[in-house]
Amino acid sequence: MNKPFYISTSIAYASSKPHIGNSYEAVLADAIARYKRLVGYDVYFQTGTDEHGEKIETKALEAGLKPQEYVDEISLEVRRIWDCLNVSYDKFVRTTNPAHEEIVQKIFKKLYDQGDIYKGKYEGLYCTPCESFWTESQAVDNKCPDCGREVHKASEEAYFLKLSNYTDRLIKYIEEHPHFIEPESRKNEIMNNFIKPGLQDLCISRSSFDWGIKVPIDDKHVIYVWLDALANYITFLGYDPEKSKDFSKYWPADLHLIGKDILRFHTIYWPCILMALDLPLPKEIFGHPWLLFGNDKMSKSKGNIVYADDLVQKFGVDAIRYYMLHEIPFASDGTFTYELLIDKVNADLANVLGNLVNRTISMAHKYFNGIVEEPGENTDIDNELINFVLSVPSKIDEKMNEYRIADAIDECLEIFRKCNKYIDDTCPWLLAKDENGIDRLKTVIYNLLEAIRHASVLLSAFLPDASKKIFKQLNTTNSDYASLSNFTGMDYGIVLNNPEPIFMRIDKETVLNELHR
RNA sequence: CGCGGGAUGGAGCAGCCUGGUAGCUCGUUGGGCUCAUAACCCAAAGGUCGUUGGUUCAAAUCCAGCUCCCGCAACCA
Repeated sequence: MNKPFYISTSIAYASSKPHIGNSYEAVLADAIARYKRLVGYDVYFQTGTDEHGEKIETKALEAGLKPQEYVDEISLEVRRIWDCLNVSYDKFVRTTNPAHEEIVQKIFKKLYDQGDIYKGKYEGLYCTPCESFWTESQAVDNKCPDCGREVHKASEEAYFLKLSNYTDRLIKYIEEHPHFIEPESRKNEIMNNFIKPGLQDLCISRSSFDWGIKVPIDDKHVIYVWLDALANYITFLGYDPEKSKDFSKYWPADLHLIGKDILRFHTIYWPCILMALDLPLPKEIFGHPWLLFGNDKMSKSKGNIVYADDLVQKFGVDAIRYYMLHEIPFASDGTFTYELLIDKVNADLANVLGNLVNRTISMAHKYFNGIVEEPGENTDIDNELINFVLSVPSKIDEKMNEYRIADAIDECLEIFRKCNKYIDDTCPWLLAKDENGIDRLKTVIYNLLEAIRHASVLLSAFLPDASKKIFKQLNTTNSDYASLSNFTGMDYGIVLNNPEPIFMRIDKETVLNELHR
């Protein structure tokens, strides 16, 4: 049996169409999932939508729909966008799934019965017209941040999760597992700001709206988002507090990939819930950075929202994936601009990668009618290339184990760069003119084809479409990871398919003008 | 004195933990090549590594102060 690997994204809040930031997370997770499958793990990749809450209730009302109808639509839309980005999730979950709702209630009940949940009072600054509670820092000068009117102190009955029961264990766990929270800067933030000063109990129910899972012991309340949403990671694996704890081969998760904004919920509340359920904690929680548009955060009011499906339509799925996976720094926010996108696609994908494949296949056709010829003896310059190519998988593995995806892709691109240089060094066109050069030419072309095959196998984790196109042109199905340990993966005698551009250069001016219209 | 992160040639980043000739990609300029998608290969120009001070034989790298930018600041997905 292959080793299991469970990766999840956070579930997207189904209040509106997901913007590029949510899509970024899905693609990031997808690259990791595909890579782990490639190297032989039994991967389970879960994503989905979070479908309860007041905001959705309101939005649905505005749209003249029932909440369920509304989230059905949005969830489908999220799924459609994930699909068009080639996100290879194994399960797409929805928190309105009745089985999930039932288990969440059971979890609530269990925690209540064992004393981890208690009924208390939620106190805050209340804005009566808006029916919203605010904290003191939010309500500047005692004014509601939404409507600007006076707020007043108020309290309402609510259920609380007793975090104080688990604080010490949580601190200990984080200290003993240095990679539990990544990147490190975020870990410091969480520890210093929240955990060490002491945790306040978490309010986990609301009575001001209805669209949610009912509190099992008190139907005036619905379960507030976090217990509901976080539980998705286990409910959909078949966890049931009333049955045996050995609910799945995939738990504990290897990686929860989430946005840095919700790190707190995943590194404090979620572990506490799990400890209360007596379940093991996930191995790692990675708070990825943001994708910014230009220098601003994307927002509807600024009118600078970019949707992933539009980009895919305009530039192609792998162009977008490449940008997301390669251009965003490991631990700090990255920026998105059309100009940078076009520059990167042209420079890396069209010029370096696409053109290399194209010129190589063209030469094979021109010199050998597309037939893969058996190579002769390798010289130093060949061995240099071959040894380099053979060294790449382990380098990529190192990077991927730290989830440094951008670096891993770059290692992959380096193969194409080296090949371009190799062509210049060996000058196949000169060999072709010399009768004595034909054997040498066979070797050179073979080495290039095989190097491209290696790169394409590795690329399949990041740019699956491009990888597929390359394999089609190479006319081989030999795409196993194991085939990367030698340099004989291209069979002799097979006929290559015709060269077709994999990435066309984008005319920057034309496209930018179109966009600005 | 709330907490954390950042400031490196025109652009985007790496290097800092474990001090010792400042690196990568793009862009610019010059050259080469012609198999290829005006692409590919080579070379060059361009940096007081935010600022001030300290430690050291030696600091982008360690320490302290300052300036500017960003994120978080508690139940807000």
